[in-house]
Amino acid sequence: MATDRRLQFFEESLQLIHHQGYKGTTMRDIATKMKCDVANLYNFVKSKEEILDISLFGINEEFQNGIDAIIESKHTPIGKLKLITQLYVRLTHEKPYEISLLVNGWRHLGEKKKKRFLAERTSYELKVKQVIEEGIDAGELKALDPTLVSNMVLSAMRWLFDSFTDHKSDWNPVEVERQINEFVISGVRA
Amino acid sequence: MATDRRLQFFEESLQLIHHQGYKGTTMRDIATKMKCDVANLYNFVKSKEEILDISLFGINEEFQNGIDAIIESKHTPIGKLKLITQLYVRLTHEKPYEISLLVNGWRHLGEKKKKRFLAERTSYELKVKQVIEEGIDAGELKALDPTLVSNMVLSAMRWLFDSFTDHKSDWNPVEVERQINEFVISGVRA
DNA sequence: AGTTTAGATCAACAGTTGTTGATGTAAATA
DNA sequence: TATTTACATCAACAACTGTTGATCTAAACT
Repeated sequence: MATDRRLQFFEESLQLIHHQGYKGTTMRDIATKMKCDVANLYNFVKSKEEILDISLFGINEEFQNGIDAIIESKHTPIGKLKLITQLYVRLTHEKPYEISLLVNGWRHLGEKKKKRFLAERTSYELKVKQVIEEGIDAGELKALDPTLVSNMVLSAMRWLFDSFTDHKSDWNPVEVERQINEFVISGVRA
Repeated sequence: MATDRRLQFFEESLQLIHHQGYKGTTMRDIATKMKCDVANLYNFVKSKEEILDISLFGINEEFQNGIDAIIESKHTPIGKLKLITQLYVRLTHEKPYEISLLVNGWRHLGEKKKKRFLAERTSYELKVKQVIEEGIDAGELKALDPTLVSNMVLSAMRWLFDSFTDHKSDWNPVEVERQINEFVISGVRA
């Protein structure tokens, strides 16, 4: 199932979708990049929507699992926030085009799957929020609105995927992570 | 030129584009919301692309002018950063759908206008970066990578427009600005 | 040797897209 | 009163969209 050609199909698709948007990318665009006929693409996927579904829920699960492992660990709230940043930077560096879907592409899911995705996203935003509330209660963190802080922590990194696509930057992900953490942590620490 | 009906046309268009994307929004979708025929829309605008052009370069200029006024002012680097946050929060609160274009919609500009937009965007990212460099030289700010910091400062607010669309939140923009500044400033202060 | 599998091609479909031209109307303007 | 203005309708276009079914090939399994 995971043949070379099939992998290439997903790679090319995600790159095109990142640059032109989901609706702006046609099956014919993808076929051109693959140097084959349009009809051939339906050997890899049963519909265009499936490209989005598979890629989006794939990266989403990976992120969810990472977050869950961190939440259940025995670190301090600040330690957990650092690990969340680390997870995000790593995933963004490894799979920038998938992260692009997580940030923008989900809007083009079908109505039913969009609901499911948003429910899952809300659920891990809630988990991050709870880490922050713990931190505030313990006096480790500033007493700011937890929803607002969790949004800022997560979105302070949203620009990152745009730097890693098309090898636009040669930043070392470990160094990026260190600097982001220095910014975020002193932003939230009491 | 700026009649009631024309204003309504832009409002409905931008709301649809925010939710469905530019390519995902058809002239027929807009006509349905306006309760009129498709052809009628071409009384307000000479092509679909023009909806994007006018709205995007409009809000872009507004933002640019605000930034320029701040840069030329006589505040300290930290004072300037605070004003930039304030400007961003105010604009996002007043015109969330236009800001949505600034964050996502620009990708669907024609090739030529996209280049122009990106050039202008790079130019004010550079200005913010220079404020940060000043701050580092003066010992006011942490010695982090200025590009990285300017990205984080700007994108720590990018989630905001999604809270202000469709009256999804009833946050007081002044309070939001205060909290964001508290986060950002202690994140960058030396 | 026979059969499954991954990949490719061609022509064609039904629906949707942005856009146009010709035309109409009621109110504001001159 | 005459005319411009803002807004509206209808039918139709050419191009483009995702998707299908029938068919082929060469390599890999059993």
